[in-house]
Amino acid sequence: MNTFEKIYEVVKKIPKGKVATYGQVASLAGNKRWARVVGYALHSNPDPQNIPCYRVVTRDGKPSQAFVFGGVNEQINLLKEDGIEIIDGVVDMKKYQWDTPMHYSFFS
DNA sequence: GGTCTGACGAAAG
DNA sequence: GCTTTCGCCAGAC
Repeated sequence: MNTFEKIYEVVKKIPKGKVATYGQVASLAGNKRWARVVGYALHSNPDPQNIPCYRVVTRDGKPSQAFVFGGVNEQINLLKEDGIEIIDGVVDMKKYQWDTPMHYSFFS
């Protein structure tokens, strides 16, 4: 399993109603330093239907600037559909961040 | 086929 | 506490 596939597996496992940060996904995928790669992996996004990239946000709980794939509102709307509250385009990470232990890895 | 660059993030200065 | 640097991988040039 290559790096991208690991990342995709993690992203696909983000539960509904939760969001995860790039760094968190990277960490879960095996190495937190992959944050950048996570972003690029999502950029490739070979399987948008199974890869909810809108649930992946920066550590601030905001979608990245370059995220706009039709308007940031679209992502916000999708997140709200999951029951996630968006305040001024920012997710309340305390409430909605995927509560997975940072040390845990799907691919130990 | 080597180099540059990009949806990030954390540590160092 | 803000700015800079480095780490990581894949695709474009």
